[in-house]
Amino acid sequence: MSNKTKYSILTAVVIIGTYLIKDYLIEKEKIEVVAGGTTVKVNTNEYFLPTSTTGQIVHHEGYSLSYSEPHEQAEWVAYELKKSHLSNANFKRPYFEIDEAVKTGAAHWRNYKQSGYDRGHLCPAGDRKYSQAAHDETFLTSNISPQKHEFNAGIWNRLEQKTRYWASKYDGVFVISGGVLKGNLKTIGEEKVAVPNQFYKVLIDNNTGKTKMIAFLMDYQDSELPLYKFVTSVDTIERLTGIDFFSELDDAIENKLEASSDYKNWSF
DNA sequence: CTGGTGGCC
DNA sequence: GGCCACCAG
Repeated sequence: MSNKTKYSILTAVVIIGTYLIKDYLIEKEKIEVVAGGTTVKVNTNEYFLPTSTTGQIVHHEGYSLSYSEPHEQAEWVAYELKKSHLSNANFKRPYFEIDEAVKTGAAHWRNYKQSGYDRGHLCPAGDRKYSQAAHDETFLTSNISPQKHEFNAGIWNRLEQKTRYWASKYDGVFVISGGVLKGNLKTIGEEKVAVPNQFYKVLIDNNTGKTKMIAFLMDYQDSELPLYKFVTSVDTIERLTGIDFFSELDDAIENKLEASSDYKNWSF
């Protein structure tokens, strides 16, 4: 066998071997998520879906949600905000549509009309500006919750902008947002859409090496206080909502991170 | 960025 | 009922 032939075989082995190992490593990162009777395979770096207390998880291209029929809104909306998603595009805002993927029937936007409350996005339109389709997909009524305008355009908006800042700084974050749907809540519209008294947002950064998370809990009204004043532990959000976050993580890591209200690893 | 509303067709 | 033009924080 000539040296040239040996070299060719060696090269082929290295290329094929690298390809196989790469496939194996990617496979190791994947997990099975069973939701709504459907089994989907996702990458853990892309998907940290919480549990559903309502039994109705809906997947869209740009985000997933758990719909609470009694409250006529999502108990959580979850999505990854990648650095590459950030965009300055300026799309025209479409009209809200009923989410036909919600089998129990999502609320009509008319419930919000003249109610005194904003149709507050849970997955913000500003986080899905990488395409017109992704942007427009956030205008489903399964993705909104009644919010006072001063809150929505105020501190909630500031938190969303800070989230985009972190997505850029930390090369992507995974985001879960929602209202706290507990107790006797005021309702609006014929379909009695519940008006949450508190809203939460939970973030995890699993991309910059050392996993870190942070949680925010806010009352329904605007505030001039700095955002870090609203930091709480993920455990607190879990106790309030009954939702289990980040169960994909190793239990020891999950327990430690979720008990912490420390925000020193997050740059404000 | 976050949104709403009056009024015309 | 859908849509445009305009307005607010």
